[in-house]
Amino acid sequence: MENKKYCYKYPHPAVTTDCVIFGFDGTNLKVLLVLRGIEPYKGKWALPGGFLNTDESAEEGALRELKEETGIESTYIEQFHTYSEPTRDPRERVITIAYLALVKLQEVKGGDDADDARWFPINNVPQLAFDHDVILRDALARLRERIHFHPIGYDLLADKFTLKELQTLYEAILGVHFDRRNFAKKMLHLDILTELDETIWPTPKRAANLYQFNIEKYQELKQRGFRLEF
Amino acid sequence: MENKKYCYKYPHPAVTTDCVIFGFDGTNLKVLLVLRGIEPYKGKWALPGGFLNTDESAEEGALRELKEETGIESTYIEQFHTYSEPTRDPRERVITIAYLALVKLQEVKGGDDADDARWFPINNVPQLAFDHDVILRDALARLRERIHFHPIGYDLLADKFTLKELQTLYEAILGVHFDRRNFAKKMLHLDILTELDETIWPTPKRAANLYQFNIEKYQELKQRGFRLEF
DNA sequence: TCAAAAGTGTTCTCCCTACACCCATGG
DNA sequence: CCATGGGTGTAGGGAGAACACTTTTGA
Repeated sequence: MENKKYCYKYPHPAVTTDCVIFGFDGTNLKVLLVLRGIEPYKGKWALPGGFLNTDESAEEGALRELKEETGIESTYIEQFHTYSEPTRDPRERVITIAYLALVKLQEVKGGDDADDARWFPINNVPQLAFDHDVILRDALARLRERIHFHPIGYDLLADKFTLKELQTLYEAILGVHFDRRNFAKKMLHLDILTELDETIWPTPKRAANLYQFNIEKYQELKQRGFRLEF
Repeated sequence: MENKKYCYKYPHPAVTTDCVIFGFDGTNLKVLLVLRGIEPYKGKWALPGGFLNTDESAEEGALRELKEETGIESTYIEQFHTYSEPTRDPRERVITIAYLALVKLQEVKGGDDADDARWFPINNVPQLAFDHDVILRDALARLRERIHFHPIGYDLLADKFTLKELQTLYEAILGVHFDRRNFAKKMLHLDILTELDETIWPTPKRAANLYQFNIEKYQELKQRGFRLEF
């Protein structure tokens, strides 16, 4: 008791932020998990997260977590739900404000090698600590919703990419398959892509055109939103 | 200090739920506000809300608030955002988990007459306490999003209603005007309405057909989601 | 010259949009 | 009988879905 120095008239829950950090390796959508070194759930994988500092908003806390885990300072993050079941943490009452983040895997420091932090393909995730299975499921659902209204890819793909890579990203997120021709038509009609005069070398067969996002148009569309059917 | 008996090793914020409760009077979309009787912001209108009890989830807290303010026990509620700016409450750090609720005005106890709780048309709301202006704006934005993917109306309209009432509801929420014929066509194609053999009497001119929601189909569509263009 | 991947166009259908006339009812 | 509001159908356009052949390039 001697070191419990923050006192209130009424009970206050602890508040954390958890981050569902998505990355894309060209084939699979992946999520970053950390291995818990302490009880409870020691030895289980969990979403990166931590307690909110007194002087920071939840979004600042989420960005701080993101930076600690990946080294990335600025990318897309979005709050999607707050989890408040009284018993979700066995120690004390902990409410968590959950964020999803999209990062370029190439820019992540450390990469895949840390023992206590690892990228898992989205459809091959171990059982997680706490209610993090539910949180991950909800994050994926939110990402799948977003993709119908806002362009996606700028925060997940390398600067230059092929249409095939973009299509593979969409397919990985939605878990479906698209007709190559229709996908290209739709994307090019959105008018957010700039075709480059470059191709990737070497390539096994015929080289594919590289594209970049036209960042002004991309941002405008992200602001305004649109409707994309799949 | 003597009565501050809940102590923690680290600082914990207070956590509240706030409810944006929407109702529809046949013409305008309205929101329920309460007049603050104590400082801070004494005399200002605010969203109904309150501290989360130790043994309840945020959703249970929101439902409890809803019942206290309207007497309604069961209706549609949805968490939409959590507000965590460290200085949003001048007393101490308060994080609020915000919900939106849809209610039938006819079922609300008390009605419009309480001095300290009043329904305001959505486009004529006074300046609110705390950051509640922002919360209300976000709630409305969420409601406008929802309407494109899920049927709406069951929780806002009386049991039996005319197509015109349903259309007026959509127009009030989205703030636009629709062609009468196209709106009817779209709604009837959704196959969630049951046409009744009744009309409302008396009526100024020709009586309009009454409809009910086909609750199974409505729920199914609410689960599955759909795409509605406007 | 063959195999693998990239590039590209047409048809069909569905849904949204715009739009106008007839009908029922009460005054 | 007239004014008000309710009910309904059609024609045109745009976007998505289905679908196949040609081109490039390395092996």
